[in-house]
Amino acid sequence: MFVEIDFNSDEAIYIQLRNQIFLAIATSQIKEGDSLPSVRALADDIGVNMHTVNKAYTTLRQDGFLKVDRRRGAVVSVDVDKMQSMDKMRAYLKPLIARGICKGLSREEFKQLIDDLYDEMK
Amino acid sequence: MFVEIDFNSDEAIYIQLRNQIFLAIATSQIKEGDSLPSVRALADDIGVNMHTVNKAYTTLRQDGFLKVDRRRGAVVSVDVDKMQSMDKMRAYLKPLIARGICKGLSREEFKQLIDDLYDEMK
DNA sequence: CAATTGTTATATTATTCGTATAACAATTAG
DNA sequence: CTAATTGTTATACGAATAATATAACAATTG
Repeated sequence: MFVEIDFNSDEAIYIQLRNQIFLAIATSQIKEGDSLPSVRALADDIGVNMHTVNKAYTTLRQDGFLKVDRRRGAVVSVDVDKMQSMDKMRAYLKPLIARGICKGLSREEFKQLIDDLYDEMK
Repeated sequence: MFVEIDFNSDEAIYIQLRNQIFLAIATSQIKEGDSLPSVRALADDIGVNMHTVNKAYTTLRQDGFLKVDRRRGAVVSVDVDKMQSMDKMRAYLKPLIARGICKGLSREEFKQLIDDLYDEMK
């Protein structure tokens, strides 16, 4: 499996799981239309409770990354709404940019990070 | 004051407060060497408990944004460690970029957001 | 000296996180 | 048709975090 949980992290397990699913989709390890493991199977795999996985899947569904089909399970299906995505991303980025500016990070350094991370994923 | 707390937000008050202090420093509303209000005064101002403000100040001190002087209170003093800042920022950005890629955001659109936010703050 | 500073300690309530069972209707495999 | 598995929901519990409420301390300030 593509999942690696750090149980000593201060980040919630379902958040770690969600982020790794983001990463797996972004890097095409998982593709549109692919089914994710059942909540029970994945929970068993990574050694956590079923509900913790279910929570990750539920938030992913609410945020438009998965659709759940009774017969195919949790299927990767990304709703694309560019405007909404940009707005959300702007809200996420705002405190990060502010933090970076305080620490003297230039906009070019930020863009370099973007490039690095994009290259790392694509 | 520059602080506006949303008590209905799912974001912790001390996090909102910390983010707004980031923003105030980034936009030069507060400058290096300026003193922040006392924990009691600010708590009274925004209508929260003293310890909530103290928690924000403490995390800001630990992250190298404030220094506390007995006679001057909480003074804005940003420790600049470019390498460490870049590493932290990369870790923060990684799941965001992944999320964005899933939603079809191009790297140019990301950079545009960076530019917009930089322009907004500077 | 009196007031204010950051800091620390203790306690309480509310919320969140993760776990543990259990059950349900729908679907799938044999 | 049966048995097993699916996502989902409900309830309950312990642990951790968030926010509040007092209270006290040493150091500094007016």
